[in-house]
Amino acid sequence: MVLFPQNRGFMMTEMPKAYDFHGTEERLYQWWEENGWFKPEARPDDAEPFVIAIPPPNVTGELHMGHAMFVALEDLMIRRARMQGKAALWIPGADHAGIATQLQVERMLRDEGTSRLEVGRDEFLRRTWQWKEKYGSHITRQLRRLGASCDWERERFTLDEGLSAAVREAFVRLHRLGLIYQDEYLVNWSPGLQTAVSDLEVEYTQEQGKLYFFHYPVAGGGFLPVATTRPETILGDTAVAVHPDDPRYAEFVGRMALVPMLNREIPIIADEYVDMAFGTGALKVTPGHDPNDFEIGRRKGLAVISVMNPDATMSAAAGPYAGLDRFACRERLWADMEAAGLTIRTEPYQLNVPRSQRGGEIIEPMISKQWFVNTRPMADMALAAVHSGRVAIVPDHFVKTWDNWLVNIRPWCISRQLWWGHRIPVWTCADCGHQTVATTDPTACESCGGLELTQDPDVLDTWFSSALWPFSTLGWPEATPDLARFYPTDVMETGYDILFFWVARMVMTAALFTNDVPFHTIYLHGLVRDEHGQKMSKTKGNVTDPLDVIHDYGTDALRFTLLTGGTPGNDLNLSLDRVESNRNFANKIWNTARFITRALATHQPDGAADHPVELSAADRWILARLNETITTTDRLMDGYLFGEAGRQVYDFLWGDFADWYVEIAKVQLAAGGNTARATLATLTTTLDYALRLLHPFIPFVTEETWQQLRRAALSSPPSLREGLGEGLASSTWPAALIIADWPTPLPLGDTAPLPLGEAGRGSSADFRDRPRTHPPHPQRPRRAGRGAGTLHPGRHRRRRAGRVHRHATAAARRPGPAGRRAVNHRPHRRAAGPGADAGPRPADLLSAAGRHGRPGRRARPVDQRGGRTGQADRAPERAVSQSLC
RNA sequence: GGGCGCUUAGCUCAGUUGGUUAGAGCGCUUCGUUUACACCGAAGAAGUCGGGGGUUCGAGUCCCUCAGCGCCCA
Repeated sequence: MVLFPQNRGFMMTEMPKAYDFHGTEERLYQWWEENGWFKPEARPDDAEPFVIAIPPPNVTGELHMGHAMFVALEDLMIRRARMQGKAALWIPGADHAGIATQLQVERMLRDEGTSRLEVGRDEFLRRTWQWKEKYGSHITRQLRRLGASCDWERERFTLDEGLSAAVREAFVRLHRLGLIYQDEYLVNWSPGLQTAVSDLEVEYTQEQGKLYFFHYPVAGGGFLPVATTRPETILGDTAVAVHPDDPRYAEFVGRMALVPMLNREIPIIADEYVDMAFGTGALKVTPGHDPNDFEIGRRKGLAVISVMNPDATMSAAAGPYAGLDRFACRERLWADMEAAGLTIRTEPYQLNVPRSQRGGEIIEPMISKQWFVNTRPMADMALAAVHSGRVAIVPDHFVKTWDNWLVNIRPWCISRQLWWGHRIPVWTCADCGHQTVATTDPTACESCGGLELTQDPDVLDTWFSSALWPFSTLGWPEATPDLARFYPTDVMETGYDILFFWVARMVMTAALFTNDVPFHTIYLHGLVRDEHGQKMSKTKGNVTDPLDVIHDYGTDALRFTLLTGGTPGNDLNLSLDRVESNRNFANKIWNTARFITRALATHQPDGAADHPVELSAADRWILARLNETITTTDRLMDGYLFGEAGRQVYDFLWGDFADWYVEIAKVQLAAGGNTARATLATLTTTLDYALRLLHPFIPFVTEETWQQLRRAALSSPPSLREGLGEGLASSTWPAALIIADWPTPLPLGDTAPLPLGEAGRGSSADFRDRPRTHPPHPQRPRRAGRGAGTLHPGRHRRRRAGRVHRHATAAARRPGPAGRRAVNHRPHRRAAGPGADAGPRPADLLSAAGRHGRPGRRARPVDQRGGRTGQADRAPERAVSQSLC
């Protein structure tokens, strides 16, 4: 085991005044990793596993806020599980990102004055691997910077040998099941990339265009008025359709029309799809270039003519227009039709233009032969997985989205005309044409034994390999020990934007291949936007680089902001002000520890170790609040309400502990003896536990601070240490917070062993089992009617009282009947302070400690609060009844 | 066309089985620092919880409806 690095001279003497995250974060990360704490093997072999497979970032990727968000959330879950004693495994890895990576390398080749086609497939792949080796670790280094406690020895890449084997196995099995087939189909074609892309990879934008009205010549004379947004596709028309109920055109049905400029004869048909109110009510049908027309074509058995080449220039089928760009063709054809007297008019029209998600070029619906997966059977299994409750979606309103998509799912086009990816394991025999589909490269045709085999040139959609991620990373299809122990995984945490791309497909493939669900919970986070809700984009220039934020404010500050700044499933507007205030929170934690470690080092309590120690009202109050915070936080986290959980601990640590208890502790420490002993124990325990609660949120500052606290506690005088060790404080101090136990409430009840010896018995029972319906405390004036004669209209009073509500709300969420009863009796965070639950008012506590009225900065707040508790210092006539009850 | 989400203080957002007089951070006003922290503390101003209707002893929270903004699918 590596010792905690002693690279700072001040360490044993004093903590610096401000927390300095620079350097600390990297040092701690390295220390954790070197000790093997990121591995599930850090826990016993029989420990319950907790597993998350990372959403694999693109290997070409640059870190963005989406990564920071998923790391914050997943690391939080992993770290908490680890502290709960589970064998926490977070499997890291990256995705080969077919299109994105290929584009990068193509660009590089272009800069070198060559091209993909020029260097050839093998050389291109060699260069791409080279590129991957050089830049591929970039993104994972950045994930480390975010504090991700992944088991890096289990890192995976979608093109690795093992995962490639998984991909082939999956393909072959799907093929055997008859779920993979090849078809001539209208696909989304990317002319620039020269590949098909899936439906999901197309985005639609509203753009200004024109609606063209023209006369469609009818054989034997006459015209049918038709409107279109894409005149160039006229050349590929194979029918003109009208609605069967449309009296205007009834006479034309069954006759033939003549394609303008080509004079090809096509039928005039009737189809319900036609919208009589749109345009002229007559529709040109181009099955080769329009999805709806394609459907009509299938129904009516129409010919399919493709008038474009793969690069979106016009093909030979376009006759005289062959070779023209599609948009140039549009102009030329329209001009020619105008000259021929076929045009009627054009009018402005808003188009819904399909554009590539990657690169933004206009996608062309084109006929081509592609591989498809029939997803229907798997989709039904995925629907069942959620509806049976085997997979839960958080937040649950996404179940509707899930259903909507899976019920209406379409065949998945999985072939891509790229080189970077898993090549489709299909070999065609030159002799008999049989397709051999195999997991290992065949040497001969399985049908005729022919030796001349050609592998399909295409590769698989990157999402095909990602869909297997939760089990392929654990070794599937091999029956590895990891697969046996860690599969199914527990939680899939990712952005809702890839629910269909990825999450649904994982559930589908898992059902089919592993006969199981890949995870029991899907947690979806929202998008990170800029502080005014704008989507971050390079073109807008409003991108906040996580690394810049980390440099300025620290990883903890960024993580805490992402975790507490929003709610599950909702987009989060990232404000740097908020990051800054969370940086300040880290500093507050640091300084609280600074105070405590100094107190531990300087106070030499004279009480003997075996002398009974009595907890003061303030001690008991903060410990009761600590217990409450532990319980609430735990429950919220179990319910995936991480933001609210983080805010609760933040409020406790800053608002209750630092602002209130620490001030009182100063007085109690000054009293010396056993009072000081109890105070030191309370201070140490409370901070210890709060740091444990906060570690999953802000791992670095908590570990660094906890090490300081640990060191101070272990080197404190024996008389003190005994109290710390056997009483309230952690009975043991493990080497690091990252592997410390997750806190459970302290036994403060009268049946449990009392903290710090015997003396507290009895009194501490007040804290856990105190009747929640007790009458108003006599010393706390009940809130009286407002108004009457007050000089202070009382806005602040309501504010203060409002804080009670906060706690009340939290308390009310507790299960069981006590929760509801507790509502009216929560300790009041600031206005009430310790007095609310522990009896005496803060002023009394101070008074008891012999410091009442002492001038000075520290006495004041408490003193004022004591006064404020009875507002009455200003309005004596109402001093009797303000109460929290 | 179908579905989903959002609308709470000047700004960014919490508020989960309905429950005292709705909160936080930032910003703003006033005051304060030898004794953990100015990356601090105290006090304060600031909200008809998008509009309307309903259920209820009680609604920011549940139901209906309207409006605006955003997203997904077609």
